[in-house]
Amino acid sequence: MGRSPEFEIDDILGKAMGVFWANGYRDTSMTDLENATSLRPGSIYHAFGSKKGLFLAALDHYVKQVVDTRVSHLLEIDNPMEAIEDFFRSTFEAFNPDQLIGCMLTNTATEVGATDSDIQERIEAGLSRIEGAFESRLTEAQGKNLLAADKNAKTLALHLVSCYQGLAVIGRLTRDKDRLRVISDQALASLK
Amino acid sequence: MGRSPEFEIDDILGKAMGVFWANGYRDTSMTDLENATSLRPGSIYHAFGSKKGLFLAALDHYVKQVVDTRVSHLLEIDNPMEAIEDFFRSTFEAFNPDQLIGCMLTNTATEVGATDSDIQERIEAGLSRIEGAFESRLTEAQGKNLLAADKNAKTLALHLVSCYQGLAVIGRLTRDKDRLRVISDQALASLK
DNA sequence: TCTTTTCTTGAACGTTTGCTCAACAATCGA
DNA sequence: TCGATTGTTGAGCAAACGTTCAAGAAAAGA
Repeated sequence: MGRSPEFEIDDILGKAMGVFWANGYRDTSMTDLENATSLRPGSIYHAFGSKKGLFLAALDHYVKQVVDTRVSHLLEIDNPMEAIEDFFRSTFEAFNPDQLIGCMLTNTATEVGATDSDIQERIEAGLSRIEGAFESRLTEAQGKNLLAADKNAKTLALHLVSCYQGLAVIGRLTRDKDRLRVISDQALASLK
Repeated sequence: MGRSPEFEIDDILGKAMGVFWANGYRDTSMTDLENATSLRPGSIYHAFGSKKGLFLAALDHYVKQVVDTRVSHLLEIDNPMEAIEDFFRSTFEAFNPDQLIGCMLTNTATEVGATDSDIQERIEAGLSRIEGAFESRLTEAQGKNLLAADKNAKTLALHLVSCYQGLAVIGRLTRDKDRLRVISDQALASLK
């Protein structure tokens, strides 16, 4: 009972995510968030409790909307090695030269680091989603003789996640897609 | 003529660097800097003009003291492939589990990105110092038949810088040295 | 010694920060 | 229709922010 909210929560989270992604947690003010969501402070605090509460919800939204979508593709494509290739290709192609925002997990990891466990948990959960998907596809690839049997799938999966983080850092810095392509290609080449 | 400063500038820069490195640019307040340096605001502004001026000087100090030291080692060790191995080994070994601060270039790159050209320039300059050193050692390694001649030194150098960035991101998140060692080892393995 | 220049001090400035809350509006069950 | 409940509003709070500046202290040249 009572009055019902006037906003769609996913719409708000999408908008908040956009600002946090581009500016980082600390450099995003409540005023920025009010403008982006068209909500008054009272509504935001009523719905999310605090700036950090909204950030956590936006981070969850990122994992659900961005990371999980990418991971789904990674798991859906038939050929496991092609799936991994597609993951890196589509990642670096998604980088928009007009808005260098990189990856929200990467940005948050380096900004907040291990100083906030609520945030840290979410980043590690997001990254291990990716790592787990890499590992299962690499193991599958070995079964199909698409990857040398003497390689260690667990080890390579972590390596690929790290390569992805590297790509995200450089992707926040440069508009030069050629350099991003080289990085992406070399990450894949290291599986050979 | 006139009164001479009461502080050693390198001492101040080292202290300011420490706070900026651990907390990032935005999350370091002037009060933090005053406490770390034991300087009063007037002295800081007299010497550096602004918080950003001090940050730029601290960033330059980081490149000079931390990056250049590492690059020197990278260029000094006789065997070029061993030099690269040493770079990664000593990097991940330098990560302190009690203070996860990663790499200041990486942290600043993801925090500020391309939104401030003064800062961006310095990050790119620092990273290309590393990249250039990698490339010259890789080329040298090819001349000595320590690296396959069909590899592209320029390409691999960029790949290694990206791997280093990935290591720095994970190194800001986790205390688990085994995982960092895997990442470091795999970066090296991708040269084989 | 005295003037000039430079550096230090610390109180205080105007903004912006994240956040609160009393008043009002809308929707529900009875 | 009418309380009960929940959502929205926007003025305004205390604290923290980066920064300034008049006053005083120290060193250098004359």
